[in-house]
Amino acid sequence: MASKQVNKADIVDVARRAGVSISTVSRSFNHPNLVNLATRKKIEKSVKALGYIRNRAAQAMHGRRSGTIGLIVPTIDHAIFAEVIQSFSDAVDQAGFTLLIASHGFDLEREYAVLRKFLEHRVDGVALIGLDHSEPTFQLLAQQAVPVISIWNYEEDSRISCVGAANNEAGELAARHVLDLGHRRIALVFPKTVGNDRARGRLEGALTQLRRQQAEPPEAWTIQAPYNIAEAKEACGALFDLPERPTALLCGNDVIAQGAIYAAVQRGVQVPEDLSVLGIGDFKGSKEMEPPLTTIHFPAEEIGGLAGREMCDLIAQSEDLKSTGHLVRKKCQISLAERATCLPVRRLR
Amino acid sequence: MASKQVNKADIVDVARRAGVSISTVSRSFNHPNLVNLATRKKIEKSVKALGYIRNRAAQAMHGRRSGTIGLIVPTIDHAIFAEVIQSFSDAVDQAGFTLLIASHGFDLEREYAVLRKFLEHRVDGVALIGLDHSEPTFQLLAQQAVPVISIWNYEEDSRISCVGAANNEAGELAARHVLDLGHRRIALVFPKTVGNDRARGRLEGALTQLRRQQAEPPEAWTIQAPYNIAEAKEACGALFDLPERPTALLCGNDVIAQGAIYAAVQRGVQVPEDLSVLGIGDFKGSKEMEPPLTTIHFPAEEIGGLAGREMCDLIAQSEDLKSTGHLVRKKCQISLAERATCLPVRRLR
DNA sequence: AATAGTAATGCAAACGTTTTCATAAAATTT
DNA sequence: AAATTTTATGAAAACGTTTGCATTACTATT
Repeated sequence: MASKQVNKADIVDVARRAGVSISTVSRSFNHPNLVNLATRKKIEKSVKALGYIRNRAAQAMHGRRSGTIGLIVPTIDHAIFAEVIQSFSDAVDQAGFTLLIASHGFDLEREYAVLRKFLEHRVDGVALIGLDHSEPTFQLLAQQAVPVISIWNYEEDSRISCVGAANNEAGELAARHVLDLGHRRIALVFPKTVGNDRARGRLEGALTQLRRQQAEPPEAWTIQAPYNIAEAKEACGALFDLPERPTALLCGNDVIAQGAIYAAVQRGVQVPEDLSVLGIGDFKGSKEMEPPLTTIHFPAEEIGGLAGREMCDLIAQSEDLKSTGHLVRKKCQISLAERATCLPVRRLR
Repeated sequence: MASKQVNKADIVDVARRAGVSISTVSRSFNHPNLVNLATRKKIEKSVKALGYIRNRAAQAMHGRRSGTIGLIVPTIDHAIFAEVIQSFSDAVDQAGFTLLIASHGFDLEREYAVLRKFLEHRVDGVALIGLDHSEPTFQLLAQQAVPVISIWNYEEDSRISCVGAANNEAGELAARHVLDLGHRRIALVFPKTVGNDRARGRLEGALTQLRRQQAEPPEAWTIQAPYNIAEAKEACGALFDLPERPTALLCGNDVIAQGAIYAAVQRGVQVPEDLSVLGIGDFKGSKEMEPPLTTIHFPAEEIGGLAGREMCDLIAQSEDLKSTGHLVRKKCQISLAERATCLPVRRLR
């Protein structure tokens, strides 16, 4: 097979083959109504024959949009981000955008580097997770005046537009629930909070609520667990091996809760009879766990979708008028998903 | 704040401010050794002052690489793909590439559309999941002569380069294991196989092995479950409610296995005492389940990383010489991860 | 001191489009 | 039938880079 015919098809080639000028070809793509139907057909035929594929890079050079949106996440490989990425992706896809994705592994300097890289590619907009970012990141964003949106967190005084939920409310809601069930001996298992405003907000919300009702846990009952089942299981195991056991466990997210439950099962601690466990996040699968996990529901899909659409709007605006650049903020509602891992304290064995 | 100074910084601006020609500026980026250190410093200063960011779109127009790689997956939001995406992303990031991601929701026509879109963006390479693709997809790939790699599956006669494991071997291995344990009454729960060569390979492998040892399951024991815990749980529940129960359950992947176990727990069926359950995939968390899931380990991270590096190599090659376009195939080893959900049949209650 | 070589820089063409402006042809109005 | 408007097309400039070639200014060699 002498397929030495490299893919050279050019708008010029298309034009030549169709016997028209390149202007006409270009127009027939971008403003079809301005070109005669017959001509359009000829061009189309030529395109097909040559296997021509338009070059967005060349288009982008005309101040036209690149048609890309950059999404920067801490990591792709977590249930919760995966869900939000998926719905964000679907939303921007629908509007014809192509998604650039990169992860920074919870390292805000890498986040900055990725942002720069995206800017080199002239993304039309940038989406970030959370509201914790480095100062250079904020400055670069402002200086380049690129439409930007933060996903997942809501804060009324955020520096950039945001679509998400209020994590402190989630923490509060969680604490309130176990308190309402009569628990007083409550332990907290949360991820590291540095550079992670999601975790921080939740933890602060929970502590605030607990203090308010004089149920602040002792030092030994406030532990830190990484964001993966294995280590969470281990960390919680250590907690259970302490001489005194709490009656309720507030977990920073559902994977920690999952780990906690496994650790409990392993030690013959019955959930919820011996111990109430409450997660935050309502990850895919939490509902199907056995027993189904009581948790704070975060509408991940809704947030991702909303953010995606909002991102597209922002881009459209920024193009129309050099808009005043006001921020948009959307708060998504969280809610308690009562399932089977929490019990009122008086019904404990 | 009269920040009306839009980001206009251009290579021309940089050059002017540094008092050199644009050629020199360009060279100082691309071939630093060709320009005087002092000049380079001046340029650097000018770049900083102006907040200049290079325009890859313009670069890409010179036949230079766009610096992007397109990854097309069925869905982002699945444990297994998320893991492979993450490691692939890390690998290509490291080589300086930017990743374009899109999902097609298991629809091969959308896959084709996404591929076209990526090609418009002049990606330097394309990665796909699996080896099942539409004919137009294969043709477009060939015609455009774009470096391409398939992730996840290995087949010795694949049409395109591939890095992955042999799914039929996984199915065989799984079947062999339960047979070795003495089981004969074996049920199969697999995802739909159309357009999903992963599932198909596994199922075929398992069936082949079962037939070989005269243990082919009856019709009623070969059921189909979607790729999510909730529905898998339901599907397996139905299976357990049949008058006769198998002694072992071969699941097409770990989430189905998870669902199966939940369904069992729900019905008081003990795993592994009453029923052995075997997964395929070894997803994150499978090891930490309670009881830990016996499964066939797929080295997702290794596959993703290897594929990423291979993709970069392929791109480098395609640039050097108009290489003969021979395919590369890498087979990653799968293995049995014996944990706690399978028991020899004679030790059943 | 003349020559050859090397290092540093600039000029201008090229990359593949879009778009403004100009023009020709056709359709409509008078 | 002339004047006007509309429709369809093309020529050429522009977008922001890279790079081959040409030029100049040094440095080393004879």
